[in-house]
Order: sequence, then structure tokens, then C-alpha cells
Amino acid sequence: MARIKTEKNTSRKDVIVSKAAILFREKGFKAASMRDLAESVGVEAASLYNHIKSKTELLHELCFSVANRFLQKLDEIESEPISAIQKIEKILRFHIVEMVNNYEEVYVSDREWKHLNDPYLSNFQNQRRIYRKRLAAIIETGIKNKEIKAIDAPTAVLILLHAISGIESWHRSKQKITAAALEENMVTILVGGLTI
Amino acid sequence: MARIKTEKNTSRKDVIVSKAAILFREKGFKAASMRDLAESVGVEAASLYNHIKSKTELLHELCFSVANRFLQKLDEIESEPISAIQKIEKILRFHIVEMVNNYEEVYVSDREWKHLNDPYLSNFQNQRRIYRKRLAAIIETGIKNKEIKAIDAPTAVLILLHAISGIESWHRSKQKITAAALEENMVTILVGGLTI
DNA sequence: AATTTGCACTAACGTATGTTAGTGGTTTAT
DNA sequence: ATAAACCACTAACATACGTTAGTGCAAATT
Repeated sequence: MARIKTEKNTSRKDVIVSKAAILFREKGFKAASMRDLAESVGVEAASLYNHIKSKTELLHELCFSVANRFLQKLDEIESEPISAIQKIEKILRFHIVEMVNNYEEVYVSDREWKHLNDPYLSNFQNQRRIYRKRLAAIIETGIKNKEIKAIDAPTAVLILLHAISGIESWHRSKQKITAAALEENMVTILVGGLTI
Repeated sequence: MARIKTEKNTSRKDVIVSKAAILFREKGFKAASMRDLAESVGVEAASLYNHIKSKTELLHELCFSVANRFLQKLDEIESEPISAIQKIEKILRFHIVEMVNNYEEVYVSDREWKHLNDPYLSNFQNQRRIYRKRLAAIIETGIKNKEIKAIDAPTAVLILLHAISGIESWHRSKQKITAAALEENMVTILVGGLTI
């Protein structure tokens, strides 16, 4: 009857959530079973329910904690007195760093949100839509100011965001370049591609 | 006892496979049930097994038919007497057109291949790895010939491929720009970002 | 030290899933 | 017209799943 081991300032629920992130990333939300999760936590499946309400709750936690981090950072960057292209670069770098350091969570939030249930689902979709619109607005500004090529802003956003999610492949590749080098390469290509 | 309707030159199995693509794209492979699929085909679940061997077979068919199309096109483009950056642009355009016209299949092949079983799984992963290496080799050549910026080639490949998969979002968006405009925008940003 | 709370356990439930067996009608080929 | 192949059906199976109920030990609180 060994308990779930926690480090200080992390609840047992936190442990479960972060093991869930690893598992959901690896197998996908639907394919990952509560029994799998229990095993990776070192406990019986039923015991998980002393700490969480449901499997989907785990997905909520992951999706919204990631979404909130990005929204907060966007607030911050939007209000800085810098050029549009500089904002885009900052956001891009933040995404990359997040994807590198919080791989599992960010990945799961990006790929598995479809399995959320309403009202969380609509909620998440809205946040996502709004986030993208705000990015597009920054790009529009950059275009108006002749910093950025005259392209379709939503398309540019979609390229940026999806390109970032490619870091998944980097994570799993054998011969990785350093995270810093990865970041510079991505910025070179993407910011370079946008700039006039 | 109405039979599955086929158009000429398509077997009943083909009908099932393409309905499966739609369903797998929408719900994900694991979450899409054979009973769902049966309903969308207009038949009882058990009846599907007169035409297919298993659920995973549907995934094989989808994944490998897509993979083969891309491999074949790459063979073709590789042997053309054009510059590296032109090859990259051609491949990019092919990917975009495929993603636009064969949305469901390409998407499923890209996102759901994890649920393949061995030996298909390793097989698919190998093909994927090799495909990417060949793309990276083209980029390396371009760098050597000073057509392309001195970046990490595998990173560039990963950005290209994932950016393309962003067309998913375009497909679902309400106010779409035309497919042609999408293609031009993507080429502008991505080829522009690679070129010196 | 006594009491309350936390938490992991076993057992089990209801449901959904992929799939098989067997039957009989319908289309195709002879 | 007869035989053969095709194919959709009903019924059912075994398994895997998320989750609940109830029990008792261990830790935290008083």
C-alpha cells in the first residue's frame, strides 16, 4: 500500500496529471487507458479516483493550463512597445521554448483537445480561435507598416503554429541539434520568410 | 438488404476505406468505432467484414496509399534537372495540392499512423524517415550551391512538413481563401524563408 | 494518545468495442 | 433456368474500458 510519491509543492493529483501528459502524448488520449496510467503512477486504477474526477478532467487540466500560459504571454507581448515583426519573433520563441521544455503537455493540448467534452470543448475552441485572430492582427499591422510581406495573415499564423508543432519530431529524433540551435533555425526560416 | 452503392471502377471496399478516412479524420482512429463506420456506409457493422479483414487494415490502406503517392512523386522530382530550391518548391506544391484535394486521407496518414501495428508500423516509420532524409539531402545540396540559407537541413524539413499539415485548419475555417491563393502564400513564406 | 482524514486496495458493474458464426436472399455467371 | 458467388443480416462472443462501492491501514491533526 505504498502511496504516490510527491515532491514538495506538488500534490498527488499533479503527479497523476503529468504522468497522464506523458501517456496521452505517447498513445493518444483515447488509446491511453486508466489502467495504463495507474501502472505508470504505480497504483491500482481505482485509486486514481481518490484524486481526480474523471479521465477527461485530466485532459481539461492539461489543455487549459497550456492555453492559459500562452494567452498570458500574448497579453504581455502585445502591450510591449516593439514592432510587429519583433512581437511575432518573441511569440515564436516563446512557443518554441514551451514546446521544448513542456513537450508532453503542449503536444497533448495541441493534438488531443478534440476529445474534450462540452462546455470545455467549445470553450477551448473559442480561446484557440481568438488567440489566432490576435496573432493575425499583429501580422496585419506588420504588413501595414511594411515590415512583413503582403501575405494572407491567417495563413501565416497557421504556418507558424504548425511549424512549431514540428518540434515533436525533433524531440524524438536521435541526433538532436541543441534546443538553442533549433530555435535559431526556426526563427531564421520563419521570421525570414515573413520579413520583406 | 440494400447493398453498398458503388460508382464504376470503385469496389465496395473502396467505399468503406474512403468513409473510414472521413471518420478517422473527424474522431481519430481509436475513437471511431466500426459501428460508426457501418452507419456512415449504410450497413450493419458485421457486414463490413465481408469486405475488409480488420479495422487496422483500413488504416494500412490509407497510410500506405498516401505514402506511396508521395514517394513516387519524390522519385520523379528528384530526377528532374532543376535546382535544389526548385525541387523543394515542387515538392512543397505537391504536398499542398494533395492536402487540399485528399484532405482526409492525407491527414489520417499523417496523424494516425501511430495506431498501426507491427510490421506495418516499423515499415511506415522507416519510409517516413527515409523520405525526410531525402528531402534533407536536397536542402543540403541547395545549401552547398548557395541557393539556400545555411540552416540545419532536418529542421528545415520538419518545418516544411508540419507547416503543410496546417492546411487542416484552412480546410475547416469558415472564410477560406482560395486553394490557389493558399498555395502561393505558403510558397512565399516557406520558400522565401529558405532562400538566401 | 485519540480521532479524523487521506488514500490505496479488492471486487465488481455496465457499457462499448472489434470480431466471428451462421443464415438467407440477390446478383452474376454458366 | 440453374448453379455459384456475393453480401447484408441477426445474434452473440470475449475483451477492455471508465468508474463506483466499500474496506481498512497509515498519516495528519488535535
